[in-house]
Amino acid sequence: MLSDRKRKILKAVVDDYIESAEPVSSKNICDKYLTDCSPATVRNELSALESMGYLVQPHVSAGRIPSQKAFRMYVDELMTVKPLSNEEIEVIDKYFQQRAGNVEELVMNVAKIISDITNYTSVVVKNKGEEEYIRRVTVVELNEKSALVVIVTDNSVLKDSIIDLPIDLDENGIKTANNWLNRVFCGKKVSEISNIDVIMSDISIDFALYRELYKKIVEILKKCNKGGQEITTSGSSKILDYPEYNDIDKAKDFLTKLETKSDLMEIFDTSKGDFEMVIKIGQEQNNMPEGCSMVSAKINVKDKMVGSAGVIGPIRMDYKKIVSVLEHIGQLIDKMLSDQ
Amino acid sequence: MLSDRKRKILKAVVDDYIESAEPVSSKNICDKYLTDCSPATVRNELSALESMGYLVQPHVSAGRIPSQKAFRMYVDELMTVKPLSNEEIEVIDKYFQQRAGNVEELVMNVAKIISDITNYTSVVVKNKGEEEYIRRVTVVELNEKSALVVIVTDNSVLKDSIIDLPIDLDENGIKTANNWLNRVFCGKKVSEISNIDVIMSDISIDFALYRELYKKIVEILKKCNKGGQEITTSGSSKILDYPEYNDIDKAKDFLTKLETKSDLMEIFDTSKGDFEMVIKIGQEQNNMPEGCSMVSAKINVKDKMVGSAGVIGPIRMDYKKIVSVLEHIGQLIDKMLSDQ
DNA sequence: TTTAGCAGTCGATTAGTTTGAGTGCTAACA
DNA sequence: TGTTAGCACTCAAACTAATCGACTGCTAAA
Repeated sequence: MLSDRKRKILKAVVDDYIESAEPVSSKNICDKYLTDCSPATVRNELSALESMGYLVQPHVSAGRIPSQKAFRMYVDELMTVKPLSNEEIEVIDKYFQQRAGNVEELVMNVAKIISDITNYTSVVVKNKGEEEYIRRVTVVELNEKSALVVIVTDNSVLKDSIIDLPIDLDENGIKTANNWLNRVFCGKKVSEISNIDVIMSDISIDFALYRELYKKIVEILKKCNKGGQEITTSGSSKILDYPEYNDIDKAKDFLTKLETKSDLMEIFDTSKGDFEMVIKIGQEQNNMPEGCSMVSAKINVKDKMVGSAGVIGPIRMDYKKIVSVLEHIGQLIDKMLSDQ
Repeated sequence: MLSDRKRKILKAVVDDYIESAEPVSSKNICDKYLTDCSPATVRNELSALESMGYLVQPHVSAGRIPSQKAFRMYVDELMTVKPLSNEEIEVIDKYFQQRAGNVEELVMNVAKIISDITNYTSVVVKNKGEEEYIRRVTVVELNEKSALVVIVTDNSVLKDSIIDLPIDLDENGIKTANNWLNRVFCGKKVSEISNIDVIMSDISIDFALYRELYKKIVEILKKCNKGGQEITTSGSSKILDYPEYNDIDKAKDFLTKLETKSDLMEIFDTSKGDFEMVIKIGQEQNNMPEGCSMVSAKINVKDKMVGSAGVIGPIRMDYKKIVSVLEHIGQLIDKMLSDQ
């Protein structure tokens, strides 16, 4: 357990480093954070903190920078969450007042506002909700050969799954098929439709015609079951505002990972554990871009998780601000969508 | 009019500069491109080309780099399009064989493959097609208060327009409304539905109930008429592979413009003029990121333009390769979607 | 336990030097 | 008249040396 003064000093180092991106010196700490003791004293403490693994020194005549372990300690125990300014709250609220009619736009707006307010790259994940109930299945004929399947669930709409039509279905056939499909699918959970055969046995001989159609819809639902998330980023160029990413190779690494959906999904997969706020620091997370951390908050609507929203940026990012931004936005979304 | 030799030399300078990103020297040209005359001769020609505004010299003891004017001349008259290698064709074809079921995925795939093959940032624009015929209008109830409108046209599907339902419509009402809406809208062009009153007068008193619904659908169609394009990018970090963008400020400028939909739309607006391939070089285009050019090809399906696909990158990009990549991909898309 | 004082380290900055790639010009040559 | 060899000149880039100063660790006294 760290002494009280060590904790104060460690917090000072992290706070200062987050702000300045420069190694923090003993004098600096005395001037700005601990005016009641001398630099020499602080140096002794710093030296101790270093040997405990909380600090590192780039070279002997430089100040200290916090290690990954220090940031972990900082977010877990030391930092004091910074409430949003009235101005910031106003800006955010304004964004949400121009309520967007469709979900995609809402997701984009949320991503944009988070990135604008925090000045980090934001990442919003929208669950496709395998735990949702199917409300309606509609097959819309596009031409003789193909059709569009629209599946409506409680919270979302899956469209744009184009399927080939069995040849022997004319317009009337589709109408009947639609009726039948709705009887079969409606009220079931998306996740329930995992095994074709279970329900397949329910199908009476009369409807053998639709067997083909049925199979295809199940496939779509399965697909949605697997890759059940959509991921959106905003403000990816924000990373270049931070001096540690003025190195082209690091910037490239960051941007490339951001574009690789699979990497990004892995980083923002917060399914393990059920915390409202997840913070992953540096190499704690596999495939994290070099020198980065992420913060992600669950988005709940009526107590059901519909996705998550967060940011990714340099390890020394402003956690205390980000946390309150994400909390506030989470609440707003819940309020907004619960009302509907 | 430039002499034959001047044209050869200018082409050599541009080709070499595209490859090396370095100022091109007289000796270099003689060695690699014009073995039948001496550096001194080439120097005289270079000097002439410089005073004609085709070349610039960063400083007196450096070689020449092509001006914007030179690149314009190059793409218009000098370059020889480079056919794709068998290998490249194979890679592209493979991508297209795993035919994606839905349009969004197709667009993403096209963007990805263009970026991968050319190694520049790709931009794909998908028209929302106001000249398309409406095939079907379906209102799908989401809950008591709101509904989803799905409008199917020849080439695309507009979904995710969520509207508030007039309170007095129950499930049966929606069924009837759907029938009626289809009678009213089907077969009409999207662009036709610009003036509510025109068709409004057709509505018999009996259907006054649907007036509200009708208005909302017209609004959606109008909205689609205006902001009638969707834009997707891929490989935005590719720009960092080019030495001229190792400068953080230039990289930031590029990435920021790429994220600003309005800027990007302006750059990739190829509606003026009806060329199959549009090339905009540097400051020819307002709001172009510093030192950039774009190449964009129309995407036609059954002789109808459905969008465009292109790249944006450094002025010295490999136009001769890009042109053939885009042509090939355009043909593939046409073939693929025409078959359906 | 704290602190003043001091020697020592090492990155960053600046100034000065060298190198060499490339030009323009001139004069001779085809 | 067009081409070319030769030479003087320029200037960015690369390298070197010297200086500066922000820190620290250590020691010894308070």
